Amino acid sequence: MNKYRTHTCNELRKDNNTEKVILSGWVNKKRDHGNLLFIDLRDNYGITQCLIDKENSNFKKLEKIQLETVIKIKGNVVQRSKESINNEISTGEIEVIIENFDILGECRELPLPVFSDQEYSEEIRLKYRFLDLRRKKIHENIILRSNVISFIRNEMIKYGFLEFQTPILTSSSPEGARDFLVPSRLNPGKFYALPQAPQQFKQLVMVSGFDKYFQIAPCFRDEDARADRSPGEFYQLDLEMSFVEQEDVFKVIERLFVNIFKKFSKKKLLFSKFPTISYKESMLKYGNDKPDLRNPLIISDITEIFFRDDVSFEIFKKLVKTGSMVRCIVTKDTKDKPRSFFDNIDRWAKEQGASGLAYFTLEKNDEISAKGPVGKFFTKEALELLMSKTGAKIGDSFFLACGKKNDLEKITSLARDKIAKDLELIDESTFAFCWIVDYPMFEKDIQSNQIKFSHNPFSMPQGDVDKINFDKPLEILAYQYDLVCNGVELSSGAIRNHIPDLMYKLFNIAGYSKSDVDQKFSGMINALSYGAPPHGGIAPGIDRIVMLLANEKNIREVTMFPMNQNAQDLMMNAPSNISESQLKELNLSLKVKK
RNA sequence: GGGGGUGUAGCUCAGUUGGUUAGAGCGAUCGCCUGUCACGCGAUAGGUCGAGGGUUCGAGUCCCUUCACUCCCGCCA
Repeated sequence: MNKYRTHTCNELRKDNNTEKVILSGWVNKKRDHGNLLFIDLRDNYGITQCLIDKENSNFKKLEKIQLETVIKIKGNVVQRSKESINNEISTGEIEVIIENFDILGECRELPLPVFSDQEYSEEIRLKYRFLDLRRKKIHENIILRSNVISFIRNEMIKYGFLEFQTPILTSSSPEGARDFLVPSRLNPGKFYALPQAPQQFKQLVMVSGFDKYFQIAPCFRDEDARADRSPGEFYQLDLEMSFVEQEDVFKVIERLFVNIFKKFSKKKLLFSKFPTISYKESMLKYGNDKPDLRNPLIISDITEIFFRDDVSFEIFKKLVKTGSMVRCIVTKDTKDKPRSFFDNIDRWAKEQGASGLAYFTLEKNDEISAKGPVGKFFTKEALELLMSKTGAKIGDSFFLACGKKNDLEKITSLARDKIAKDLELIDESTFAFCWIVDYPMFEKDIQSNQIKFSHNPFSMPQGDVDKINFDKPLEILAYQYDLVCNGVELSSGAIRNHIPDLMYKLFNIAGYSKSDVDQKFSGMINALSYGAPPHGGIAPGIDRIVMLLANEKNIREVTMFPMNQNAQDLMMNAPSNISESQLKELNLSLKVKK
């Protein structure tokens, strides 16, 4: 026992009746009845109702105390009468009658109320983050985050992984996102980069013979923010294993994630063995590589229908002849939906920059026909073919989009979400995990028309290494995988390429010469030529895991001290100007654009 | 770099077609109230309507410029 408290604000029960206690905490709420004053005292653990009446000489002083002042009270625990028990709080069966009190920390007038369910502007919340963090919801989110991280750490150690730290000041690498740079005082004109991920280090750890590594690793990428992407820094569970195949990594992650999500969420897991979907299949059926499998809608390619003579939908037919494709989404049993339902979706698609979504509904009077603005363009035979291709039945509706592959994927992907939302098809009480596999090693940059790595340049290409056809680089698949949950990309990983010769060949395709590779990736390429084990790994994003568990849409709700969208810390005033002497020491001069 | 949204009291917001002195709830200050748990009641203070310019007899409201925050696109191996 110390001088501040005998109990926390969430400890006292009716068994403590008549005990003398000391409590310390924040004044959460006052209810002043003039001759009787209730004070809800709050700490990290909970709330205890304290009261004082005018007979006590401290009454006047306590009556005037500001909310959020930190006080210490000395008093007696009493059991509440039956009528005055508060079932909302776990100390609700008792209250503490205050004998005397001390102010431990004064509080000025608050810029934002702490005890309130109202929402506040991000600006004020971030500036006064220490007040914001006292509020129930976000306080619990941050505690959840802490619990999730220590659970992960324990699990990983249980699975035989070793935790290591890797450097924060490292070298800039040409691939990937923009780097955060740090000037070197001892090496004038040279810069460190903050790691975008400990990618090369973790591979070096494997080459060093440590077998299984993990780290809760900070990662730094100087890219623009999104709701689910902090500017600057985020955390990954970085892990790597030697002598493994893709399936071995999956096993570790599935075990870990099933355990995490069962422990920290009441929602059901749709799969405990996560389904694997190839990149190609995912792009067709879902229009993206992070499908929300809670959504039952599937996209089908029906381009070939538009080559038939008995289909007279001329706008689409003309586009198809010039290389466009047609894809559709079928909704089950929507024949009775009002016209406005369909028109809303069509209008919405136009707002997304598409040319709209054509639609019709299958019906059958004497024979099968299509009802809707474009229904008349399809004969009975064409409709029957569509039904067999898509599994559609009488009463179902078709939404059709036509366009070039990329645009088509984009709009059908968005439409799949939009239609499912409108029809309330998504079960919010489940988590649906899946693996996306078989990523292409390379892709063509649309603007420059050059071949570049589509994912991670250190990934191992699939197939027999001797038989890889380097003349058709776009056909090379990689042992590269993403973990996806409810449409959120949680993680990327790969079996790594540990063969230097193969590395040179692949980098050559992406436009890097041997000497480029030797220079830019010197540490790693060098290490790989001194006996490197086959290895692979993955790096799930901690922030996004906690977002899913806390049911939050914004990453700042699970981040203690986040920056705003312009990468500024409004509480600490970062970034800030530095002195002339600091610049001089670093051999830097500034040319700020006006 | 581009597009959308927002900006009115310390906080959350309302403010009609452009029309007299810009409102409410919470908070603050003062007063009343002994069983509340979002306690209740009464009063008072608090405003460069984000900033600048314009149209108009008259602008919180319309137009232009600009700033801040936010969401999205680009970007994120």
